[in-house]
Amino acid sequence: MTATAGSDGRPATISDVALLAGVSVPTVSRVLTGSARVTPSKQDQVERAIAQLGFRPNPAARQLSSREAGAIGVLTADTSIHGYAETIRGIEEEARANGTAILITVVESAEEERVEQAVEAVLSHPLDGVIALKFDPAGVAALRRLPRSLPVVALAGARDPSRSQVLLAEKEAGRALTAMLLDLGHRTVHHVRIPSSSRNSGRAAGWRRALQDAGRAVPPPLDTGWDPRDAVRLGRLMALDDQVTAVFCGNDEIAMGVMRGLIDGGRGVPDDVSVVGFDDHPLAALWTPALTTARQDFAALGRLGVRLLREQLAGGGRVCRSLEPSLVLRGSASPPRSG
Amino acid sequence: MTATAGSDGRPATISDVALLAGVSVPTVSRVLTGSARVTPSKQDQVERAIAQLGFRPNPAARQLSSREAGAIGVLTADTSIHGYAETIRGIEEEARANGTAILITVVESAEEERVEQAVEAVLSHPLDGVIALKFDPAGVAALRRLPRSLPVVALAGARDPSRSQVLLAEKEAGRALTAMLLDLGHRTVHHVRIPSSSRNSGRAAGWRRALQDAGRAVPPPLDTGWDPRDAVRLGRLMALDDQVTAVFCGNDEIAMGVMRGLIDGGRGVPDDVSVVGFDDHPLAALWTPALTTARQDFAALGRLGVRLLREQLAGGGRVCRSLEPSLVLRGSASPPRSG
DNA sequence: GTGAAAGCGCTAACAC
DNA sequence: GTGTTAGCGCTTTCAC
Repeated sequence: MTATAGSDGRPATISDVALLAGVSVPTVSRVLTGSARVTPSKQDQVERAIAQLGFRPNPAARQLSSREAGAIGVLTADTSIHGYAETIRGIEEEARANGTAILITVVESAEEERVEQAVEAVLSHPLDGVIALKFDPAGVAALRRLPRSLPVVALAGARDPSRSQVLLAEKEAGRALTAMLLDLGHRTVHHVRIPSSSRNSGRAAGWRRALQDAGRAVPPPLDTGWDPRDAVRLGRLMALDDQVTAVFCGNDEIAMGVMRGLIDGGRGVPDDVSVVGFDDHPLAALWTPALTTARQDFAALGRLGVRLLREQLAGGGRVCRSLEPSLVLRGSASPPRSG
Repeated sequence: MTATAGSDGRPATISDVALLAGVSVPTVSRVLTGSARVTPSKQDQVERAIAQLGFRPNPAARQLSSREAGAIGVLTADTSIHGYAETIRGIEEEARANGTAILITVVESAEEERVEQAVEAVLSHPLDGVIALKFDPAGVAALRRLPRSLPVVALAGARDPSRSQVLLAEKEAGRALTAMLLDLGHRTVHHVRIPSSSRNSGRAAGWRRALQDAGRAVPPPLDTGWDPRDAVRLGRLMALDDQVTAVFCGNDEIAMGVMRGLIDGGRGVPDDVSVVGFDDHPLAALWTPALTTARQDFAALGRLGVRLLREQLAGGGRVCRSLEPSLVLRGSASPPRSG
């Protein structure tokens, strides 16, 4: 069971196998790919030779002649955020089930240079297609730079009819969450906004809509990045303002930060202030109080994205699908202290 | 600015560029790789032709002749667990800074078939080397299957002198955390054990050691998977046993689940039971009560892993480095209710 | 500096 | 079924 061919340390090639098995190179290729029938006895000889030499086909050579990479690229922002991480998990899972590998490249920001670098990195590898997470401006910018000739599917973000895409129907869930808070008796609902693909889409748009529908003033949203610690600061600030009785946060991690800040600032949740999040983070149910939120199935988003890409690769056209979040009512929202 | 060569939709090749620029193919290659000087005027013509044709070198062809993939494989268990996710973030960051892409494959379990499938997936792509996360049995099994000829670095887990590796010095931190609880006055400390690379290493070993050093009985550890919801069940169970006054959990997410279960079961944290975690999850500081834990710099682990792999690729030998966790004392641990 | 020639290790096309 | 002949699109000699 040598792992090398002959005396040198050079990895065995298909012709080493052919030589040892006493067949031609294409015959070896045939047993490798199963592209054509081979006499059982030769098949056996070849398999034996492969095992004996510890032969593995050279992936680059394979790709060069077959023109299939067996890999897809993934463009994403920071992978440590729950929604991104879960989406990638879904992509990987579905891709792997399909024998496809995923090549991940992070787009650090929407800055020209960063975007260019990330796209360049992706394109400099053999890929069958690309999935881009369009949750935020970085994703949008990256998508724009991708050549039209490359099969691409966009995940989430605003609708772009020029590409296959899986949409997250966040607006309605954002509206419902806000309306629920209003129904509970809150005069208005404040919003802590996370970076998103467009200023006025998705969850934030739903929030605005609910307030408008109810004829309430729309307080200016508070912007935050992804770090929950920033949200703690925002929470402390909001604790100072007793007009704030209900807060709709861009995601659960931010909601947890806001709750921490509110409590640090001396306000009870949900007694003084109701807080709701978005996404249903795995820890949201364990939080004290348990977080009311809208569950998003990010893994399904990722899986579906891979399927759409596969369809596109198989010659299908651009498709658009949509995923609905579902409301999860827990303990962090309640009626305001006094009417 | 056409993106294709000639009338057909076929992507432009290096010879299209050579033709248009009026130079030979190798000359184009020279300006592409910078491997040799080219007369400024020709350089210019070539660059113009490249732009005009929207030419991009074919990655597979490039790899086949240059024998460099510009990519590294990453073998990991479930990517949604904090430690794994952060490590991968570090790997990606360092790799990208280096112009290297990462190809991620998840090893679902230590089952023969799953491991084989994951390793196969990695090896069927052009890669310069592999980084394997050896936090758990799946990682260990995958590592064992990787051919000796491939440059590999192992991250965390038990020391394996046959490969480059970055160690996490968890034992001492586990010991210190447990000893701290004992010093607070607890008779013993219970342990909720997460899947790990070996039954008796790292954090769990430190816990055992601290108890032994103090001459205390070592209660049987409670085993759990990665899902915090399982930990909630364990917490409820422990709430029934008033011998349990201090719990050292395998990681922070598990600690949060255990706390939830304890509280659900009517016990206060830390008043009735002290709980400590491990890793310093970003939400650990925001939890109520804030979680005492040991901070691990997983991103640094990942970055260092890439550096070791790079050294190995450059002809260096096997290296072993080590990273020390640091204790983070917060509010979830306190003296037991009564002496 | 530059071009011609020769691979890299495979798969595809085409006879037989 | 199987071997022979051609590429895939680059990089790398090696003369000039």
